Amino acid sequence: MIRDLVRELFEKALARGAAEGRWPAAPVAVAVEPPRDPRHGDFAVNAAMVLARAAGRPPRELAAAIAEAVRAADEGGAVASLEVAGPGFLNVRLAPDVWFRALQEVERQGAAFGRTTVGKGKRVNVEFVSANPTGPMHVGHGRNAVTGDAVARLLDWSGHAVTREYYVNDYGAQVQTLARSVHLRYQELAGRTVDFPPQGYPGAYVVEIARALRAEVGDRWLDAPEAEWLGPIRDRAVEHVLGMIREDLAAIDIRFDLWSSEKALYQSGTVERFLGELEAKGLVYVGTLPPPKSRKGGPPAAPADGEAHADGEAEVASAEPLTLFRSSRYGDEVDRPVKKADGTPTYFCADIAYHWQKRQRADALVDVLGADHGGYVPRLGAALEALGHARRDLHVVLIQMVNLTRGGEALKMGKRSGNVVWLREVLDEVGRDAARFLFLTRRADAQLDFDLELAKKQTLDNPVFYVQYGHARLASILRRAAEAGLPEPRFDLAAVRSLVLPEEQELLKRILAFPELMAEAALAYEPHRVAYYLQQTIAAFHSYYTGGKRTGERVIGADPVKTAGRLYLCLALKQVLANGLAALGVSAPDRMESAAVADED
RNA sequence: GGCCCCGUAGCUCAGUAGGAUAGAGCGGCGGUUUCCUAAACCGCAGGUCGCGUGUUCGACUCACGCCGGGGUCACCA
Repeated sequence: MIRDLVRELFEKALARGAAEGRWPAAPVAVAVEPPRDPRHGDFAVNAAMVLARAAGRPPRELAAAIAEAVRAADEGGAVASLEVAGPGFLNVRLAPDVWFRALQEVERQGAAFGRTTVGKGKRVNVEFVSANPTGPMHVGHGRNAVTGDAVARLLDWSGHAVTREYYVNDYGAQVQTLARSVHLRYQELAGRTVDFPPQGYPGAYVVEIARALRAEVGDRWLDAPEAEWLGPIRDRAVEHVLGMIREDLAAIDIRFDLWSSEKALYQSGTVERFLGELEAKGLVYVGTLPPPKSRKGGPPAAPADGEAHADGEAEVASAEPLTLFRSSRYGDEVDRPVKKADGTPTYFCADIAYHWQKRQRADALVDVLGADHGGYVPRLGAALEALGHARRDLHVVLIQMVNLTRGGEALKMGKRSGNVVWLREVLDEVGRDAARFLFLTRRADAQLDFDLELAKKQTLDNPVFYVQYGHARLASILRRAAEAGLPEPRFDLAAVRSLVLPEEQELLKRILAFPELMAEAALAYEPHRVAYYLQQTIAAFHSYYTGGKRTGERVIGADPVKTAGRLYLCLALKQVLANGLAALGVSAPDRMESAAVADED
């Protein structure tokens, strides 16, 4: 990376000066950044401003001294100019050939251009989706899935060893509710009239499962006691729903390396062993929870909602003693129960056992969670810390809500009510590429407005088409050149030296900044940066291209050297777009055909 | 009420480990096509970066306090 070259040069000069006592050692890493204003050079370095205080010298004076040291350290002659500017910036301009030569990397690395080793082979586990197996994926799961997948891809690009994991909550109350829902539909299929409770799962897929069940076991479980059928029906239902979820994931092109089962954690005795571990470490005790805090707000109970709890127990604070985990010692508000009053482990208990176990398999953990789980994060961190790990070994990406709209009109979608919008419906309507890209056009922790009409549009207001069109246009230019019998573009120093127009300079610097961008996006777990980069980069090309029509500076022109240089620029740019899109899981078409929406799978 | 996220142009949002004169898209207005994809581009208009203190060479960025929007405060997962 070119920026590293500058950074290393400064570090060398600063260290040398510090050793000679000319200034103190840098307290923090100096920033090497491309300035907003290109007139300020290729990079701006804030070394003098950072050091001024400790050195007890005015920044500009110190900057001049540092500049001298940098010039002395620059044996290769990479720096063309170095000047003190503004409050004490050192503006660096590199020799043109440094940039031109670097362009060869794109050809050399091809589809790997943009990969870095900043991850140093660190094993990272990315857990995402982990939707309860009680129904197909809805739109919110879709955003989670796409974000998690993109984060995993970026971590891979930056040299991490990535595992993608789905934690299946196939144990506990919710899947039992699913099983009961199936049983009710099963009774209906036998011609009985049942009273379907509001907390049951109303989806049509539940009837499907019931139908399959009836075909398999006939009337055998119609009047059997619940204890007999609950487990088996639950297992069948979960398996069926997981099948649907896998199909949803396949439709958006996401695969997991590992599916972990909550039930298996119990069956293998991991949860029990883990509880023993907690006891041995003195991290649990038997006590009572403080009574629930009064929640202020408008009118408290919404009667229309019916019972919020599956079992409809009263809210009276039971003073029954529970087994509690000392999470408050590690920054959580209160201690959290790991065993219910009936002695069985809580979800939280199994979940920290799961994270504990995951941490054995990876150096760092990433959880992609819905924003409604934000309150859950401190206790997870507390658990990891209590178990002897660093809190920052777990990074949580919180995914905010998706507001679906159609032509600006909000689509009503309730959580548990009937009018859920399934991910599959959206994919069928707008296609995989549009869904993926649009889910990634915002920071994860900001709410996202997703407009179905916009996503379908094949016009420039649709960012995914804008970027894909740019890639197709580049492909088209290269095709045109091949048809004209021009030699296949290859790196040639003499040719790329002709890329001297300001627009060309901007483009080649953007291309060469791509690896840095990818590394930074990965380390920040922020794939939206890549989406922005792609839009801005292709906009710069469109501008160059269209401007060329006016000025006559075309890619394919009379001058063979210029033409060769520009074709190589197009090739490199096309590679960068393709690689960036690949990191987001979006296709990079060579042509934009009329019906670009993905049809079938 | 406690905690978390958000508050930047009319709208939707970027702003890269605090950096020089705050950006993009859409929408509005006005232009560009002897065409390598006009599915594109150019220009104009539009801002007390929610408000206030503080930290320092320097704050949209960090700290604290307000205001506004959302989320969350289970022996449910």
